[in-house]
Amino acid sequence: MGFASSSPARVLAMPVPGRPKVVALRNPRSICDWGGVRGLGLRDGLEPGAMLELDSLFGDHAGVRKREVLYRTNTPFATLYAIRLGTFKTVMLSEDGHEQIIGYHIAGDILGLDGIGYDLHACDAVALEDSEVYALPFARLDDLARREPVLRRNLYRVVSRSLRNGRDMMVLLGSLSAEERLATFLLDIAESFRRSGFSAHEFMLRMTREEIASYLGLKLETVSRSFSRLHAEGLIQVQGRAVKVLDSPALRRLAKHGGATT
Amino acid sequence: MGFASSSPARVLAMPVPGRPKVVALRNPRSICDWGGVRGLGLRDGLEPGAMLELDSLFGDHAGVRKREVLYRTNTPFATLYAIRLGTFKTVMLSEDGHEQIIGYHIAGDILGLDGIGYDLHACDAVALEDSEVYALPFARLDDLARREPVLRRNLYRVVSRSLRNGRDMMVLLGSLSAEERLATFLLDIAESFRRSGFSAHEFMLRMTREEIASYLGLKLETVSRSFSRLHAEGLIQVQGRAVKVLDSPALRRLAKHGGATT
DNA sequence: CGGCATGTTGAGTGGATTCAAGGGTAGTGG
DNA sequence: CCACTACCCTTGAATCCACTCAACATGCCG
Repeated sequence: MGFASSSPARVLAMPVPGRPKVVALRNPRSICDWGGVRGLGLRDGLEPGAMLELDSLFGDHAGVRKREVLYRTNTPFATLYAIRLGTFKTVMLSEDGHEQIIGYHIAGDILGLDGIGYDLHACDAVALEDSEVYALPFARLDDLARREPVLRRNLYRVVSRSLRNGRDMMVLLGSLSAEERLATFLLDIAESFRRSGFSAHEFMLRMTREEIASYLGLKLETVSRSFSRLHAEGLIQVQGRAVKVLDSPALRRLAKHGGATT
Repeated sequence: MGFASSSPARVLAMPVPGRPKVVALRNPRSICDWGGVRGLGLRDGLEPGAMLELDSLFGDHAGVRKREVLYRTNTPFATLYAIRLGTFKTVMLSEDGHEQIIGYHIAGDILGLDGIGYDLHACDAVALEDSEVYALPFARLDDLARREPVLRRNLYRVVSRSLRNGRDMMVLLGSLSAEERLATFLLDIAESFRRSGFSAHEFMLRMTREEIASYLGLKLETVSRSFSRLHAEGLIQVQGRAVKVLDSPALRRLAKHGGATT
């Protein structure tokens, strides 16, 4: 699956939105330079010794090319994956072939949690762009967590956050209009870019309209129309996957579902 | 004030609209008579010694009357709750006061998981009928799990199942029609009754139409209409909250579209 | 350049919602 | 016991939002 392995300083083509360019990988000896923050939560507050030990579990990292599958439903679960770079979607397929995207994941996120406690993965994880992940052997992580209360707590947090995420999505899917869903989605994306040190006001989407639609429980035409409407209303500026946020307070009001509408 | 308590331990029930009534609790000396199975999963495969120790954590149980709140959003998290008897709903409130039911829980389920790793609960848990729960001090459970790999794995399973549940709901909310959602819901209920040793073909719902609607991301009138249509189609028989399943294969076919339900 | 995936927009349909009315049921108090 | 009341449930009619079908535009890559 992976096209690169732990060998240091491998170079790979990262088609960054807009300009096709080649980016050299930084030397992976340290993971302290993570852009993402969320999965990094595992390291928060650890004693130097424990942190070193945890970092050793992150030792290997592998590249996953756009559209490649990191893991598949009903394949054996043994490791979690921490996204070092890039973005992933997680997908569930129903028996009639219809697929629904149930998660959108960025650098710093931990993938594979639903496999914990069972031996099989419960969804597919697919790279939306050329990405890199660390494999985290769960047995070893579990063992370390057993000895390190702080790590254990951090692990609980990761899980808890994932649970809360699902709930937020349930509320979104259960009670928001198309426009409200899109506004919420855009704010989420913006926030994740901000956390990664990029602009929260101007960014490139990594998903197609259809993928966004699937994630938000809509059809692709509806997503397209919602983009257009938000544009017409002056809240954002859109051209294809390039998005500029013009009025984030108004977006926030829309997403909150409380402010203006109703 | 709760309506009963097995020991000087603190009672968790809170004052809420309702009539003051007292219900006698059975002797709590053994928890082996649990009807539910899901939360019981914690005990699966444990060595006798560990099982005894785990059971000692379950020592106290308390009654929670219909409509009473077990815990509330943003109140301190310290314990999980295992439902011994009865049913609960978990509810999220958005800022505009709109509330959405995000979970429906029966005997054997574990409540409060989303508080793990944080200090506050992330939703409300409310009894749908007079119920009884065990309080599981999380710190002690965590400590025991640290020493008992089997318990730890069981705990992971409970969490994992909760994660999967949320995903199934996302698929339901994101891609099923009203009738399909209701069919899925009814099959879930039937299955949980079956597991508890009751009839899976004839049962009483514990939720109002409005609560079902909230859970399924619909309006109460739509739920009512869907009930009527399923009735007219000969798949079920409904009168108020009394439901009789007449053609479960057809129900299953309807629900299959989403692939929900374990 | 042509081919294919992706994105936008229009017109018409349909399923779920809103608004509204009326019947049923359970719990309360006379 | 019955009437009363509050809540719950059902059903009808009209509306609206998202969906379907369809045509066309754009962009990317071989």
